[in-house]
Amino acid sequence: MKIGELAKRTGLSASKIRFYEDIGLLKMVERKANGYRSYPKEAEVALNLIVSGQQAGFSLDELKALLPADLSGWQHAQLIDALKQKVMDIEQLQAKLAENKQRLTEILTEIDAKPDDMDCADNAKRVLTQMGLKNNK
Amino acid sequence: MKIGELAKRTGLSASKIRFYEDIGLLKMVERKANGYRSYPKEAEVALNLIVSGQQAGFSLDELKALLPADLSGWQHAQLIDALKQKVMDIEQLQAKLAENKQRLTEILTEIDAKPDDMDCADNAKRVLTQMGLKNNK
DNA sequence: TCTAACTTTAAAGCTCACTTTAAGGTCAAG
DNA sequence: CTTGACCTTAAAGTGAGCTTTAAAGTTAGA
Repeated sequence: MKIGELAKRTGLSASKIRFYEDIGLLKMVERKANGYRSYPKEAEVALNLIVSGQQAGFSLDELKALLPADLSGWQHAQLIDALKQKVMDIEQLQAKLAENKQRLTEILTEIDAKPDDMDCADNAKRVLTQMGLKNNK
Repeated sequence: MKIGELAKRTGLSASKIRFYEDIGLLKMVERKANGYRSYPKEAEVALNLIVSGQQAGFSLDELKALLPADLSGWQHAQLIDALKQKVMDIEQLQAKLAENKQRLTEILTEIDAKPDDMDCADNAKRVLTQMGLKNNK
């Protein structure tokens, strides 16, 4: 498979694919007699994995360390640990956001119950202070 | 509050706080007679919001569009709108995080589903092929 | 055979999110 | 009144993650 086809299949630009090779992230490539790159079909899978990893918050360097040149030489335990750590990071952030959301929803209900007798600035301060405390945890 | 104290309180560097001001992200700042920056305590809250938003994948430009310039200047109706907006923002963050988490969890599930009689190389190929198919959609 | 659409390279350029540098001004303690 | 820890600025530098450029070679189709 030439680079153009791989680019179309993965939705990535050819320059990006060459860049990943330059930095040693995508090693699954050979050269034809004419100098053109030639990719095995696993390259498509590898690139999809790279894109997924990036979307999940891995840097290219992290992915380079996690994904070996040879897919079968995969560091199983290491990869699982890294994935689990990322999931935990996300769960922590989700918990924080859920608390903030709950706080805001409660306060919205409170404000709806109170007419114009309370000072707006005080209300704002109270709301934001509570959010700040949650974020500081 | 001077910039050094705000930096300590938020755990951010002073240069980062100045940078956020430069790009128009943190507008809650005044100047003392000596030229020193002076922050209201709400600035700490605002910075915590910025950090949270960034952790959830928002760019500084997105946050700039999302966060109000002056927290204490909110009026009653505006406050309610802003809070409701913030809840929606949080829901957006949650959706983004859930997507990332889902991606990772799928990968972990695939690895866990490994049959005992399958060796590492085959398993790696199977998992990665599966991911490739999912990502192609 | 021509030509349009590929492919190659190295190097430079770009955006984002900052940090560092340099050269100075302010302030509280001793 | 000096010392050192703060604060100020503009401008340059950094690193990640690319894209663009330029100048060339290759190939598939009419």
